[in-house]
Amino acid sequence: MSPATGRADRRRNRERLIEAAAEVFRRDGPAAPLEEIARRAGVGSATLHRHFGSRRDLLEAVCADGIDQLCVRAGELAAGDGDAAADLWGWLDELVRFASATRGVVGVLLAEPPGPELPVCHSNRLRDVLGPLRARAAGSGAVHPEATVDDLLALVTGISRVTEDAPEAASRLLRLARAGVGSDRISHERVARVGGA
Amino acid sequence: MSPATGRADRRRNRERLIEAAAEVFRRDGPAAPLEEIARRAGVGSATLHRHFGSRRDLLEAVCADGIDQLCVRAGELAAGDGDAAADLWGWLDELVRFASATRGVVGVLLAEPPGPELPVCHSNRLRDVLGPLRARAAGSGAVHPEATVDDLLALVTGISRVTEDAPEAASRLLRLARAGVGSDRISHERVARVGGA
DNA sequence: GATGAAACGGAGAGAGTCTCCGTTTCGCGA
DNA sequence: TCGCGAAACGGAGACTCTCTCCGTTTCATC
Repeated sequence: MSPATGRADRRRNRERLIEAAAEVFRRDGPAAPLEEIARRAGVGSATLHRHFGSRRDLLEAVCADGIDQLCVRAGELAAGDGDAAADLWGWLDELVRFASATRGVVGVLLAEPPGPELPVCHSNRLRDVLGPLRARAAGSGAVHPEATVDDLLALVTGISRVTEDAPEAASRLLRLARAGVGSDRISHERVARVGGA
Repeated sequence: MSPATGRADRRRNRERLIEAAAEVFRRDGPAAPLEEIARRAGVGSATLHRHFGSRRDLLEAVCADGIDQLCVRAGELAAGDGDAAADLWGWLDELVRFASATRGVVGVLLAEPPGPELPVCHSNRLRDVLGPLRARAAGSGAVHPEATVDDLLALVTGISRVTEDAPEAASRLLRLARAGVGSDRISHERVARVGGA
């Protein structure tokens, strides 16, 4: 990451690339050709590769703002004194909707192994802010005792990946998983049927 | 699909290609180069493409045996008079373990949209055999009333995709989703911690 | 405005997918 | 067994996409 440092043309091109990438990924998904992004940004392909060493780097940059907001929100919730269960599940719902709404872009980031060479990647940041939220909710019995932070992230990741472009469906699956797919308890306030498939 | 028809050399090459593909996909994952598969099968790349029009076709062929067995098994369970809940969840566990054990090969098949041009693809076959299993289990309250067949398949697909090569972890996530990640009921017989991460 | 460093961009190498078309192999009937 | 037409094959190459090299341009500073 090199947000606001270096020469003016470098900063400008970086912004243009991220903007173009957001549009193209939104239209064609996370596997869209990088050349197309460079063209739309009005720069050469070498410049794109100089700024973003891999497709993943570019995907992370495109998602950065959304992830930042989610992390800030998690921090606020964890520091507040609201309903711990509502805080946790509300935040997970925001996360799963965000991930689903980006045509799989966030799903790619969450699903691909971060690897030791990416110490500050988004997966790890989300993992860090989710910890306190889960811990608070666990105290009030709103989380299965066996469900770790990694379990929660894995479920959210899986749900995001099968509901690309359908945030309502993602939200619904999350509520089902929360209530228990094998449960016979009808809890309509938790799992109301929604529009998406 | 063209299983046992046509000329002898065609059948032989088809078998060799599926065998080679199984090895290569297992070693390098579902994105492995197709040329490598053709080389290992001892045929030209044109022959590979003549037999399998797309990567997906080849993936489906590689998985066909496993899926066949799962479908047969589902049919037996649905026709039997065993414990409906155990039948459903045991079968889903088999499915999720199978999908996870194939280095994401089955996950790709399940996750990519089948599309109307693939009427008899594996996703649809699994969907068909899962229906009766779910219906039977629903009668005994072993399925959340709001959880449709598509919900179950979506969860299984998502779980498979985030646990490639880790069947134990996949199995564990399925049990968590079954019991309810947001549940505070400790049900160790359902969700026992297992080795995989 | 001169200068050195930083950044740029086009051309092309490399990898992979898929197709064209001349050649080989198969199966069948004589 | 042989001959023949259809079916299948395989290598060469076109096409696409990623990524790098290196000569050129732009920026910031003096």
